[in-house]
Amino acid sequence: MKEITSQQQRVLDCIQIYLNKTGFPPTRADICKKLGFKSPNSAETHLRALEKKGFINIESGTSRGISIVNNENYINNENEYPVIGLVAAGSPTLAEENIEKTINCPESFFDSSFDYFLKVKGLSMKNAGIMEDDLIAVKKTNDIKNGDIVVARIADEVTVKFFNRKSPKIVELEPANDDFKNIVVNLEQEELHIEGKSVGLLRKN
Amino acid sequence: MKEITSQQQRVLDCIQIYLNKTGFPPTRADICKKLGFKSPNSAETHLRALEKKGFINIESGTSRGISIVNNENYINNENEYPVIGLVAAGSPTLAEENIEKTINCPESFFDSSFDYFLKVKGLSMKNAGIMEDDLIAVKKTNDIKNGDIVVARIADEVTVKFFNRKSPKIVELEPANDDFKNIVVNLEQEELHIEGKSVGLLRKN
DNA sequence: TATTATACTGTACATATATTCAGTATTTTT
DNA sequence: AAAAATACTGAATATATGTACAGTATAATA
Repeated sequence: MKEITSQQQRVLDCIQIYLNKTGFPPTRADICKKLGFKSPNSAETHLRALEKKGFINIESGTSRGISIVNNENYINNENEYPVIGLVAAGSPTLAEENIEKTINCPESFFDSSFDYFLKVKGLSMKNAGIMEDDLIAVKKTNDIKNGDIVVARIADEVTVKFFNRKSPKIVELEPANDDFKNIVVNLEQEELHIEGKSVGLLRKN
Repeated sequence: MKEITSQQQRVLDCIQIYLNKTGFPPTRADICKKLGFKSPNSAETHLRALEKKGFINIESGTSRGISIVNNENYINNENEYPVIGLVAAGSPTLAEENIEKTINCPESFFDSSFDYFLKVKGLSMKNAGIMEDDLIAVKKTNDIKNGDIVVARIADEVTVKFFNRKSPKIVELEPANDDFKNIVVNLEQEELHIEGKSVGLLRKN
């Protein structure tokens, strides 16, 4: 697989978007219209280049005979959710270096949409049925209620705990394990970042 | 959504199969070739009927402008797994009356293939992180090792427990909760049915 | 320096394709 | 009993579409 140029990537994206929207591939003219080309041959040459590099297949003589080749370099499946390892320090960002792998999963898999899987370290939520290496489906949101299981960050420390607002200024992060103590956060003294809340759990064993 | 006729179903299937194979929808002529029609109008009229009944969309004047409408009556996704409620009595059969609903899930979702989801009742496996209403992915198999979490049945009673073979004749089914006692099964006196083993867990919250 | 790849415009044309019209026949619905 | 839906064949046609050819220009490669 050779390298793709930026224009070729635009064409490839255009095909994927067209497919998602209509259910069938675009014609040369459709691509030109979307990308502003004035000659169908512009699309044609890009398609030839993409085929040569292995990104697409073209069925000769066939209208709309374009199919995107499945490969890791170009994920055309929208339902790949990243698995982020809960590193002791730092925010669980979706930066590439934090993504252990991705998991294919239907959008509506849990009752709510979610953004990523977080791999749990430690047993602080044991009594809530959350074990080491479990994958928590995390939804990025600030819509948190008392009793929700949240992914919270204080400074560089990320933890999974029950959320409990005691007063406008005091939040308690409660573990589900007698061996751990509540984390009392005074919002006037410390910054509490809610990275999201758990909407589901996945375990492989 | 009106009822589909058998011929219309054949045409609909043909479109889906063509899509899976090529990545783009068939022409009228393609459908005729696959289904043995001699006139493109045969395909055309079926397509019109399918559109009228809401099974497909046709983009007028557009080559291969057919898209299959997503609906419950025609599930074109093969990866629907049944969710079986753990009824106190009886084997967790895949009979329709036991299926609460189905969950769409990639085949290779867990490390091993599986056959159905079992909805857990009770807290006997609490310390193993299995809570009430959790869904256990169950693989039907007799390949059980000590320590595996199994779906076991004694007479009409179905439980989820750790499997532990003490001797050729004695099997212990061990809960993960101090409030419950081990179930000791003497295979000479009682029949133990292993319905399958857990290969994963799914929780929605 | 010559060659190849990239990135276009513009024209032209054979053919791939949707779609209509004219029939025939059977079954289902009103 | 009439009307509508189903299920086709067969022919005709306008147009949608792939694709080749002729250019121009710039950047990358050998």
